[in-house]
Amino acid sequence: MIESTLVSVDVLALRFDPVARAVLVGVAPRAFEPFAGELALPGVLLGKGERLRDAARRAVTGKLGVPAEAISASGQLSTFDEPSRDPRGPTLSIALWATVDPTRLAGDGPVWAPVTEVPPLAFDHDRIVRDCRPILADRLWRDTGFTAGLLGREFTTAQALDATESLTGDRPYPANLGRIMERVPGLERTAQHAAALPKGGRPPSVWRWVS
Amino acid sequence: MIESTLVSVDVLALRFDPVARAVLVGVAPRAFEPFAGELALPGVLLGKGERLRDAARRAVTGKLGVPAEAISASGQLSTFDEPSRDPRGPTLSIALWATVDPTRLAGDGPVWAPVTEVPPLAFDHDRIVRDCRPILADRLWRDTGFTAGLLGREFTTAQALDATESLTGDRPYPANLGRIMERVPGLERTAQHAAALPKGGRPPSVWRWVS
DNA sequence: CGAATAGTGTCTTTTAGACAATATGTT
DNA sequence: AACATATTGTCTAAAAGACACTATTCG
Repeated sequence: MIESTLVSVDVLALRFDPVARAVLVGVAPRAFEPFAGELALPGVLLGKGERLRDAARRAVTGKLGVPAEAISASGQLSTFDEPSRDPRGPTLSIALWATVDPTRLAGDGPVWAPVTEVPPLAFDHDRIVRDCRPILADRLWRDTGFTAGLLGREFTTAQALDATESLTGDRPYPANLGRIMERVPGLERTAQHAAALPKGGRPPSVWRWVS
Repeated sequence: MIESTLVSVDVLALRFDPVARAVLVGVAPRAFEPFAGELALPGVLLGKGERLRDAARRAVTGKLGVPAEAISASGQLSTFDEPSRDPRGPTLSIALWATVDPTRLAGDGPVWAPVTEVPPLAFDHDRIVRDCRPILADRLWRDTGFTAGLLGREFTTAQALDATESLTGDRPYPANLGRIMERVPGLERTAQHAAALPKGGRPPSVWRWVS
């Protein structure tokens, strides 16, 4: 009988912050060795018979202190199988994304770092973030579950531009992103406008998910 | 301490057959319970510290009887985590693709079924094939490792058309596929022509990977 | 008004899609 | 010649990319 590999589920908990105008990823200092005190993605060992999304939820609530109701969606990314990625021994890491609704966050939360400038992390988590960002960029505007989870039920054109820039690395032209959004099923441009920024400027229009 | 889930690696071993003019997937009858005698994708339990590609190779050589030298490339597809997918208990299945070079096959091989009409398989393997086909279709002409592995060092326009039709479900116009292939890095159209079919017709031109 | 931000109209380029017409083999 | 297959040229439509110009709000 072959001895089985341990499986951990590591999560990119993502949240769009309208103030920072960026997509943030939740990280937390590790409580135990190895890498105690160092920042890491939230991760748990997959329990026997546990679904990946349930493990992801457990990681986000347990390791980041994010309430379960704040998790709006989740999905698979990729699997990392380098045998030396964990000094305790070979462990498979299945990476998932989870989107977090910032309006439902509790008091003391995790560290939220812009996905573009994540601090050095424990294990191979830097590599996981680096490898997964293009996958996330590809999902935006094409996977409605992910997009709606990240941006919420209502958002402005300006926020859409910021989120896209965070994930893809460059800022689309507003007219072009508008055309892309018009084609997203279930998304529609409303007649409303959001409040203008304190510095002034034309107030952005609001998009909303229907159904 | 949490009891860990077992991890199996199940492989879509793919091969392009110029005679059948289709992409074939290798399946073999199971030797043991459960589902003894029924056809299934080749799969093995992932050993501790084993890399996914190594497990995939082990599955293809061990379960399909394909020699290791015949495996030209491999890669990840997706993970299936339904707890009831294996009657023996919860098992995670990580699906990988592997391409097989038909010129290096040994004598008694597995059952090769067109990917478009796979017979009923054991476990949730029907679902794995069904869910992974669009992922494979998306990789063709965009992942050169996969494409070159599937079609070999040299192939004709007609074969390219057939392989694309097998994976995507509809046949591209030759002129349009030609333009796509012109843009694939490392692929170039040669001045050569293959032999014509017994039934006649203009002989197709040959494409080759450079470098 | 001027600075700051958002939105619109339009032009260009690229890519995808569709066919008709032509070329080159076998029987 | 009749048939079968492959290739090319070209036309159209859709998508992506890039800007200049206009609109709205705050100080």
